[in-house]
Amino acid sequence: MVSVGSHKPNIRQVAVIAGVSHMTVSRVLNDHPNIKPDTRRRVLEAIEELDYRPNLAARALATQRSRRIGVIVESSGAFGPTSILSAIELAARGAGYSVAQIALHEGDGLSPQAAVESLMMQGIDALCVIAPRSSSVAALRRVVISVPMLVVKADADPTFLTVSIDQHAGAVLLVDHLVALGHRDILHISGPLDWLDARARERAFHSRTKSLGIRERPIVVGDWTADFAYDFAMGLNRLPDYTAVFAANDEMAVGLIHGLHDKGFDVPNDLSVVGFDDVPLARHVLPPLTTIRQNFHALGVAVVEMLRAAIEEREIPAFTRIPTEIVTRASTAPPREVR
Amino acid sequence: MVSVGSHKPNIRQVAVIAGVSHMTVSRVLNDHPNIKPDTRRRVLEAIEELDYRPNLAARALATQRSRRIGVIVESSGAFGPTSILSAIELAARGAGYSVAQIALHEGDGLSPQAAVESLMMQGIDALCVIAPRSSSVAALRRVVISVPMLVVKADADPTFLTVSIDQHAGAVLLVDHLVALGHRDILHISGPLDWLDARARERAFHSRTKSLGIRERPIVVGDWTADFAYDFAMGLNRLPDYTAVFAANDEMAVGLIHGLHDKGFDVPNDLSVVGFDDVPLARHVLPPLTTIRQNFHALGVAVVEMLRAAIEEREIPAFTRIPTEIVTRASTAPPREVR
DNA sequence: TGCAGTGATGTTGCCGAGAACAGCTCTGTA
DNA sequence: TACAGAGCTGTTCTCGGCAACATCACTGCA
Repeated sequence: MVSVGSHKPNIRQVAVIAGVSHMTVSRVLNDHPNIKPDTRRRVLEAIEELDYRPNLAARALATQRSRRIGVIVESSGAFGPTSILSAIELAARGAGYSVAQIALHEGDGLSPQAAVESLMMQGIDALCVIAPRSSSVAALRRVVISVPMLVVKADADPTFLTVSIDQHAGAVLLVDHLVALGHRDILHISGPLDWLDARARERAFHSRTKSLGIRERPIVVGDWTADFAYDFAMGLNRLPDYTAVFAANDEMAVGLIHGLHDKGFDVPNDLSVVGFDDVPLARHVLPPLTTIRQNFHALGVAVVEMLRAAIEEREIPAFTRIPTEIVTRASTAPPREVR
Repeated sequence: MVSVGSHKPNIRQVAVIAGVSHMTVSRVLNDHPNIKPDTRRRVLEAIEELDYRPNLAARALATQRSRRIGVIVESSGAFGPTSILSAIELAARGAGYSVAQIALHEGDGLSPQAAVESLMMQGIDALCVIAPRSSSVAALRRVVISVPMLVVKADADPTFLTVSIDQHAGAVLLVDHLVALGHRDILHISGPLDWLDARARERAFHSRTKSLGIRERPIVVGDWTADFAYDFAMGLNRLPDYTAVFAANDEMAVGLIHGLHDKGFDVPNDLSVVGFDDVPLARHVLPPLTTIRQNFHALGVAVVEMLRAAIEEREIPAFTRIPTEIVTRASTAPPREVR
């Protein structure tokens, strides 16, 4: 029997090699002051020699802190939530936290509450929910948990810490862009209205068009998918009265352009189209899409910063708004009558 | 002082309420046999009453099992890796496992080894690496860990458990489709050749065109981005000799179509184009893209099934191949001379 | 009647860390 | 010379579970 234990070394074995108590090793690991440099060196050498790594489960048990953040993300297939999740993970790692993630897929029967519970059992220090739907926000409101909770959603909320991408400003940028080109009659194809982002974009569209004195026209309620917008376009039998379409996301914008094309209409000459998201392909579809770019990186940083502050019980504002910018491309042009 | 402890109940408090020892509670929690139905009921009632949830960190410490799978994913922005990760997470949850994820972003200085170590410290039962590059696979070969390790990559590998999407079959389907349409001169725009998927698709392209007796033509090595393919197309000053292009992913296919369009060439009338991935927008870009659909769901299930078997030390094949299918759309048509 | 077998439950100790407190060794000062 | 206080390190206990073994009450059978 070879004496080099094949199993993972623990803090006491390190202590034996270094000729100190395990608490001294623990102090070195946690950067406590008042450790003699020579002792520290011996401990570090022993750690090196054994290739020791602390057991985080044991540490979590002892400290009641896991340095782990739970993230719940809905419709993880979509571009927005995925990008947000990835940005949070990166920012969390930068702050020394890891991420435990649960994706709520449609119809897999996992309720937001169950997801919260499952994460809490894993011992998270804080919870972040990427909650695009009002129904899930309502469900969250009833959840009581013992760690800080932050929600990424379209608007501020007194119940939670909140980080929002500025949907309103983005929608206003798009409307202003179209109006500047000369459009006076714009159709809005929204996302499903129980999605907060859809609702925010729709409200911003209404209030901006109204304040600019533009014709009030009923919106079309879509479902975010390109298929929906394609089918809608295929239902048009002649060029409509409106001269521009504001689709609530890029996917619908692309589907719409596809359908218009199949119906023999040209974008942007017959109709201008804008989207929202700036998905990677938005720049290269035909015609390239005017859209809104969201700063996911800034969002991830803000989420982690706010959660850290909450964990450490520092005072911070409970709300952060992330700016957006418009990206102007060939899918928008002045309407015919102006040219 | 109210006696209802504001802090989380533990197994001993449950035991007191139920009037049993804490081990009986543990047995109920873990579905041991030989518990009297009446006792079980009392324990469950006490759990309910206290709203007790087991502490998974403590359980992991005691059992040396975390029911957590580590996943390392490279270039998490890309469609493929993201879809794979999401599929694995879903399948893992179905099997009662959670997922600890680390994304390797380009240039964030985290090596695959460091990622492995970081996950091991978190106490994972098994490791899955979504490793698209040969360099990372080479790095992994030198990693020694004490848990089962599975790599999702383009081909089988004696070193690891492996799950592969059948890149070869997919590429063959595309070549055969083009040849069936009458194309005899096809350009391949590959991904970066240190990516295993790119390499596999390129090799399949070569071997299939060769065995069909089609003109050998040097490939163009791309970088997966639509921008690259766009620029490539913009460099064409006249219609090339080849009549079809096999782009190694959808993004490059779309960028290429964009560039060809800007140069005044028409797809598919001047040139047929195929991609690989079937991204959500592939169906709605103009023209809709002929491409390869990969079964990510099946992949996720296979990954989790193989890892479970390895964790439980059951015998299983060390390699699973996931099939692909071709989706034929309007970006491909017979070449001019055939019509 | 005695006893082995088994079903149901309890007792003790350990997993690998950190907290709290105790204790030792200096140093400087009265 | 005594002693306070700071710096450094050790001892013991705890976190919340589970494994291993111990115990006890039945049951069935020789």
